[in-house]
Amino acid sequence: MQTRTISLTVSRLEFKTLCNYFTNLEATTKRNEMISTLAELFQNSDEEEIDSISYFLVGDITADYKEVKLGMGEEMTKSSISLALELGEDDVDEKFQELGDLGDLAAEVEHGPEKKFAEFFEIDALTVEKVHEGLLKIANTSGENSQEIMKKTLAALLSAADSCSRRYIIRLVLGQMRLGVGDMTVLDGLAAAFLGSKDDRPPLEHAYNVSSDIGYVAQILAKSGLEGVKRIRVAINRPLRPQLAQRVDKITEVREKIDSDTISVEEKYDGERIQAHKDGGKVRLFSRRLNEITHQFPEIVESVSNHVEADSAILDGEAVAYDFSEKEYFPFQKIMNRRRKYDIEEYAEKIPVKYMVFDLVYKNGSSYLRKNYIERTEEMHEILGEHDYIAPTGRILTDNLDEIDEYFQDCISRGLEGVICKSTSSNSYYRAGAREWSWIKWKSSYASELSDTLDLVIVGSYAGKGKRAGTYGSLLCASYNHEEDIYETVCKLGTGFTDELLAELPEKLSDAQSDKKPARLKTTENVEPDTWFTPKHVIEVKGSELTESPVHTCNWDPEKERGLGLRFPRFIRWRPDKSPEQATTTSEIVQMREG
DNA sequence: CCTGATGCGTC
DNA sequence: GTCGGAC
DNA sequence: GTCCGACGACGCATCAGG
Repeated sequence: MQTRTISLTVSRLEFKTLCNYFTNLEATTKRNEMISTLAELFQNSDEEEIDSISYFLVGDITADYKEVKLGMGEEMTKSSISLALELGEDDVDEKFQELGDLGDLAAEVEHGPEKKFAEFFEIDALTVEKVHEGLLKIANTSGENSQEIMKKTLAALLSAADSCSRRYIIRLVLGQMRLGVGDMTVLDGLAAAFLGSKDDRPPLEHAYNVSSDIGYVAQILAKSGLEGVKRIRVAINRPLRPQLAQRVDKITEVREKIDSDTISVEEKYDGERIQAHKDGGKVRLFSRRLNEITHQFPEIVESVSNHVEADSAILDGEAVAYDFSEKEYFPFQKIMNRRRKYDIEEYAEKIPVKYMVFDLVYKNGSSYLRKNYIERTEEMHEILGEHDYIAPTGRILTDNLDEIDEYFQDCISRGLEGVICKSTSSNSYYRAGAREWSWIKWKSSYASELSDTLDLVIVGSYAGKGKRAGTYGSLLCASYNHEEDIYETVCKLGTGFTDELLAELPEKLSDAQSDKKPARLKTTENVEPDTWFTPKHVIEVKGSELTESPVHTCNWDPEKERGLGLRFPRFIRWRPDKSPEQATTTSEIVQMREG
């Protein structure tokens, strides 16, 4: 065994000091103000802890793609707070409903800690690094008794913290800082701190998009300056942030938004985004959020390995569950069965997957990011033929809007989700991490005539969190089963409301509020809103699709223990003209689903 | 050994 | 994933 | 137009506790 003296970098920024910056950031909605606060923070940060600080700002403790999971959510956190601050579980629940933020709750409680929980995590001074270490310890705890150890480790951190620090420790555990600061704002702040102005963000953004690690970019910038950052390049086995698509509500907008005459119209599959890295004979797969999912799709690994004619390559595409005997796509829920750790081979046979490739980002040592769409996809077609489990994404190239629509209709009739329209202009580069108008999605569910619009009865509500504190976060919605004269849940609904509507909701619904669950409402055990409402108020709700549900009771099948649920529900408008019996009926919903 | 609660990640 | 608000 | 943070359904893994 080798011992060596490590020169300990004494970077001992008090966590409390960092929390002052958090507080200032949270106090404003002006991005420019945030950026100057961030710039000041970064200028005062030691280069050894600027990475942790960057992660903290966006509510993480490491890069997204590193397999570090806290394993503590709301429930465990509540329990830890209760333990550390000696507050009854019921008090915590009640306060949480009121405040909508467990961090605020932990900050509010007055408590001089009796217990220190030092046997779980010893703290002499609560520095930034100490908090980081504690959070990593929680993430690394597993196995028997792990929940107790995690709770007590967090309790140790809380016991060593002042009120304000408790707020942000809790928010870090939950991964929600609610500062109004996201990754792009952090990059602006870094640019302002080290390069003079937020306008100098582009090279940082590029490094981030290619490395997917904001802490790394921050640290390289602090240590080696812009030169160091510019050396960060696309690399095999390091996932890059996938390019995303904008959406459009009318197909005619595609023509206005896309900057090239010729538009590539690609099939859009309802599957899972996968970035494949081929490194000689080795293949690794990464998900949309850059988690490694290589082991989940052996057939894709094999296909990329055998049918991609390149020594090294990075491909972008969508894995879609495919029924080879019927020659049709399986619904999205099927591919979710493939997100597993066990019985992989069995499920690979039951639910095979086709990897539909639409882009080539890297080949044989060269980045293709700065090649245009046509160049990239031509090469992609050259190295990739059509095989069982891998194929290039179907597409047409056209400058004609009618042809786009025709192709879209054709895709819908073949069971696809819609199309993605892409620019073919000379600067149609692969813009890692960007959601821009060079890629536009047009889904069937955006077209009103193809989407499911339901009039549903409000039967419950859930307390809002964060900026929804004090009002409702979501509403429990039900259909009317006219045969049995009962109401059956279809979805919770938490988006589509304006702030104004949201603010007046409690008042508007107060006349229907009830202490008990309505007698004629059927629910499963998993559905337990904070407030019940007697069926009275009707609202129009739009969704993209009706799916089989284990939690919603609409058209409940006792044998399968499944009902119907609405995917992507959003509020459209109030329907004061409708009585609850005039709401969409369960049988109408069944008909919608059948087609 | 099984089940429900909880967390996490896909869309 | 969808959506609305702030800039 | 961009960025951020509210919120949705659903499936698998893990752990606690019977």
